[in-house]
Amino acid sequence: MPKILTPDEVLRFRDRMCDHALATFAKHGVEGITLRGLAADLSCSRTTPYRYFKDKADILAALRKREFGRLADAQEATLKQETEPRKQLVALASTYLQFAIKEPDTYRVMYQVVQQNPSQYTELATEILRSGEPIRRVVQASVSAGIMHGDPTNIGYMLWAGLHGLIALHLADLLGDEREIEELATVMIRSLGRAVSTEPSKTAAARRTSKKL
Amino acid sequence: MPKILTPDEVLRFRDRMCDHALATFAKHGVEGITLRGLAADLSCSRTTPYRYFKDKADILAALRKREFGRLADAQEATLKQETEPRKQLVALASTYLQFAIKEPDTYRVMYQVVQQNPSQYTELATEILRSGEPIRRVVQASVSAGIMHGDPTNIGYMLWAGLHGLIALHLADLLGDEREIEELATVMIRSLGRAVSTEPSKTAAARRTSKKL
DNA sequence: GTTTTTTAATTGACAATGTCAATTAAAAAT
DNA sequence: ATTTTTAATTGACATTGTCAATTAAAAAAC
Repeated sequence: MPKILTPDEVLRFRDRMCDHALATFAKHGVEGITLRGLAADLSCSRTTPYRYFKDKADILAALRKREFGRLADAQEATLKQETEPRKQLVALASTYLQFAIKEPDTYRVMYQVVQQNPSQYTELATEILRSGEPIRRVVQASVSAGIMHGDPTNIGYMLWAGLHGLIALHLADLLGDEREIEELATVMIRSLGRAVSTEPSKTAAARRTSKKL
Repeated sequence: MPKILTPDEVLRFRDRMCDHALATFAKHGVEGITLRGLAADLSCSRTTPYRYFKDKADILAALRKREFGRLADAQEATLKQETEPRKQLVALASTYLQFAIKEPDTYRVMYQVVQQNPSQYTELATEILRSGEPIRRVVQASVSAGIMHGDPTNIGYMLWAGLHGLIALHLADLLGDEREIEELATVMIRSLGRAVSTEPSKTAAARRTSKKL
């Protein structure tokens, strides 16, 4: 029953597709995601998706873009709820961690499916960047305020890497239950924050002791 | 030209298969790996691999097992070259990082292809565990010697997570060149090591200040 | 209101893939 | 020399991603 497609209908179709793609991924992994299966879920023909997506990879990219966008929204909202840089950082780390813990399959699909994405999917790249912006911004503010010292970008990466690494181990079932990863994250973020913070001042002295890694 | 297969010939076939699987992965990603293509690389029929592997996933598992084994060997060798716990930890972190930097595709195939069941491939699971053992052991020794305090397993996980997280960002082209990641790793490991070390002693006091993450 | 045009959706077709059953052929055992 | 074991190949089939051709329905033109 063809008629002209409103932009809203296109978005709704793409959104439903992402829903089913994520559900299938959660149940059967990335191998279980099949174009024809998704089409069946939407009760349309096998090639109808081609009117809404370039190809199969484009569906995965759209899904990942959407979820990175949700994470970015959550981080931006968290950032606004606090004003003090230290509390902001703690809150951002907590939000990031909770996102991954509560929606493990979502986090998995966001990162695990990093098969061949260079910068071809520009919208996805934008959302990824946006999801990391809040942490980068609070670090930048901390550096400007003299609370931290060093390259804000690098410090942001270190914090991000710490969180992502912990989550990766957790999702690989190499860690314990929720409380354990939260505890680990607490220690880790606190430690990394202290490492680049100018406050304790003991840090700089300790750094000079061991020169090479 | 069938004859009886010696265990050595079986191993050689499996090894060649892993070689080509890794090379293909490096060139065309995990999607580019095809049973028939690998068979063609080995100049054998399409179904010959089934005599040496259970199925396609089994080939990937064998490859990952082999590479985790190589990493484990490197870590064990590194551990033996030092005696002082601090130097051991630094050396282990460096070896781990260099492995990932020098063979990015190898590291990718080891972790990115985590679609498989954890406990289904017992040999792979064993090698993964073994690759983490040296760090765990040196942390354990440090705790026993009073240099560090806390749960050795958790501390080991934290260090592992930090390294893995940084490498993940690096492999996703979200970091700069080699020198940059090494610098980041230096700061990170040093910081995490200090966090759990009893030496500065200032740490315990600072920990008590902020209770919740 | 009828015809034409545009556009959404379906069907048909094809090559590529993973895997199994049946078959061939070569070495080992008898 | 014959039988048995075992390695390797071929044939076959269902699934998959994707494109070309086709159908059908809504919008536009007349």
